[in-house]
Amino acid sequence: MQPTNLNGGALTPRDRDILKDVILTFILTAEPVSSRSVAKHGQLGLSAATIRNVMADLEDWGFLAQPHTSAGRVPTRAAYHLFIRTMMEARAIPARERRYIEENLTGAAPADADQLMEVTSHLLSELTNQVGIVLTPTWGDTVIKAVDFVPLSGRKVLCVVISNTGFVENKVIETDEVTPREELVRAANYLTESFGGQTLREIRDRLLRRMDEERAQMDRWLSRTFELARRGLDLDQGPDVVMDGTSALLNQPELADLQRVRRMFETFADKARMVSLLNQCVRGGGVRVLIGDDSDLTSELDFSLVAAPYGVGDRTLGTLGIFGPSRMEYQKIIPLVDFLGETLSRALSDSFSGPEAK
Amino acid sequence: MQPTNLNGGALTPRDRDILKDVILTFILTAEPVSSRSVAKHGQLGLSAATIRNVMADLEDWGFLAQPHTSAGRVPTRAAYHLFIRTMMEARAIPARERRYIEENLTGAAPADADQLMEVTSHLLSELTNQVGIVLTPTWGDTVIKAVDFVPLSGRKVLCVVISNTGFVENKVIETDEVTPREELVRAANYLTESFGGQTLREIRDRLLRRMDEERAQMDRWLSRTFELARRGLDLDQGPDVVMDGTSALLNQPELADLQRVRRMFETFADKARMVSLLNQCVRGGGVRVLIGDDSDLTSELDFSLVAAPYGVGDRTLGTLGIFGPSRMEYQKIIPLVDFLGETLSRALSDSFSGPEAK
DNA sequence: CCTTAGCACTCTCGACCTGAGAGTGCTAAT
DNA sequence: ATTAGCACTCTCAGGTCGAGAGTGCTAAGG
Repeated sequence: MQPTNLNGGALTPRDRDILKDVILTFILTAEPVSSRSVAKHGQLGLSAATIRNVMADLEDWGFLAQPHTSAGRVPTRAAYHLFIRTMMEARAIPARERRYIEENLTGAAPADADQLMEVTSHLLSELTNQVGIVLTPTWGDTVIKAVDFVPLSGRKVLCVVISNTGFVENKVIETDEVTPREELVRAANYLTESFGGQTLREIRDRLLRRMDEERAQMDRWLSRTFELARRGLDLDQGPDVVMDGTSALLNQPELADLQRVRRMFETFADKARMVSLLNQCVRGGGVRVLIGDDSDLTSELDFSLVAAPYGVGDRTLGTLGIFGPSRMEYQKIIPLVDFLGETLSRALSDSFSGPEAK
Repeated sequence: MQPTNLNGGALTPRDRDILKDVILTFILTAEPVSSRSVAKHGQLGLSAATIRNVMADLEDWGFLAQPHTSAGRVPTRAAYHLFIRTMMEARAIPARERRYIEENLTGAAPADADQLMEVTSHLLSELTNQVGIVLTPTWGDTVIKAVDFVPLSGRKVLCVVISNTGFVENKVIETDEVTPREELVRAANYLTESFGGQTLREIRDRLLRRMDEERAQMDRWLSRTFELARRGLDLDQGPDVVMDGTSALLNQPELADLQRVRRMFETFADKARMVSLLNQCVRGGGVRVLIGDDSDLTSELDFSLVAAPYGVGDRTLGTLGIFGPSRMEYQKIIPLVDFLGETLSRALSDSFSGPEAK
């Protein structure tokens, strides 16, 4: 009667059938599942009483739980894990949705990379009815395509950095002395030509090394250029979090409680936490689903996270995923998040970087 | 007994004192105000019964309302209007808050204009406990500082536009033929030098006119440059809406009802509506407060909007404001929104555009 | 004529109770 | 091993009740 094997190895096929039925029903109805409903609805011709016995066992083993004595039963996190790992058949994405996604991501639509991020998070939330999240690429690992400097007032200079995937970041820096426009243009051209195609981190390292080694024999112009680069390319803020569909979640029955709504929004407001959560989720390549108390964050809300990486070639750039109550249609959502990760990767490769990149 | 004058002209000084006391108390406590509490708390030595009579009059005149027969009374929108227009003394902003705002906006902090918008909306929400909103400038009226073109893959070109206030917008366009980097750089330089300092709208008009007039004698290079400009400078999407503090509102007692929370978030999700609302609010220069059913949007929620324009010189660039339950500390919030509008304007003028702009 | 004390009236809110319904656990029979 | 039957438990919606708060009205007093 103890959980001999959390893999569910000790479960008989019948146990598994019943557990699966309970999970599927609960995902659909959001209400505790009774033995009677399993008996009626299920294919195996068993009576409610028998199923009751099995369900009591499943509860002992930690796969089911009762909200109170005389309610039906509800799947635990362990049950969801087991379900996803061994019982779920991924549901194919309908052709309509495939087309819809591709039209929106690789079609003519998005005017720039930031907009692409927004469209993606919107698609995620629209197609899953959960909160869609996209983390923009971290700048450290980004390959730079071009640099530009624009003089603002006084000694202020606007520094614009463009990645090979079409992302643009900008930053105002203050130089020691007023720099004429011509010199800024020249500096930008020089930097673009000598450092284009390298990672921001690489550039920074190389820059510092050269500034160290050649300090003596560098001419005034070059050292000023390098100084501009050192200051302007110092983009190490974390990735942006693009979210969509938070209000859609309010219709889920699990958020009928105001207390939880409040906690949820506090969670969403803490971007740093969301970032670390998403990253934790895709780290290791394999893990892609975070359920309930796998982490402090999701446990108090009883939320799950399904995430996938996206990138260009075999380089991971960022992460996307959805976030919502643990009771969700994993069969549909997991393939969908996967597909969106792939499609976004394709969109970034296809339409932004390309053959003529060095 | 009829509302002789909605200006409150028919109100005796005593009526006004009582109304003001009710409003102030209600703003503080969020609970219907009883005649007794006014009698106790107010300075005028009147009994509850007398005050009851006055309050009944005020109700007839449309300044107070009762949730139910035996509850205290609550100010109506008309009352708030009257209060703001004729009874409220604006509370000075504490020196601490002034300093805090200035440090955050004009200090070293914000690295670029977009970040400035975010910091501003955060300040708005933090200091008022309402939702802070900032509309970014519309591009049509924006003075352009520089243009840049960066080749992406194939025939795709990333077009970067920089305003004289430090805003950066970018857009991917597809050219008819592959354009070498050198030509793009030359085109960008030419455009920056001949059109810098002009409004995007002006540039577009002039461009079209010249393309029309001189089509014949333009050389191939110039016409290609103009075509790039025509396509790349076509930024007429509306302003962005930057919001902060939505979750803080959940602690307000008026949002104890889930139904309203849902409606509120639906409202927030509709950016177009927020834009038109904000703009409607500051249009005409004078009006800056929108209460309750002054508009369809605020009425169903019983929310108010306090907004102010910001800009450089005498040119209005955008709008900022706060949004929250009609019961809010107008005495504090109105000056604060005003001050933030001025400070943001100053920040934009000081640190971005400047003397050396043409 | 304005003000005020007094009182009956109304309405909300929380506590408590109750019965119906749903679901379980156990036992005994198949 | 399975199942029918039954007692038991728990929730939930509805109803009742009393306390409390606040009002409107009336009649007395300045």
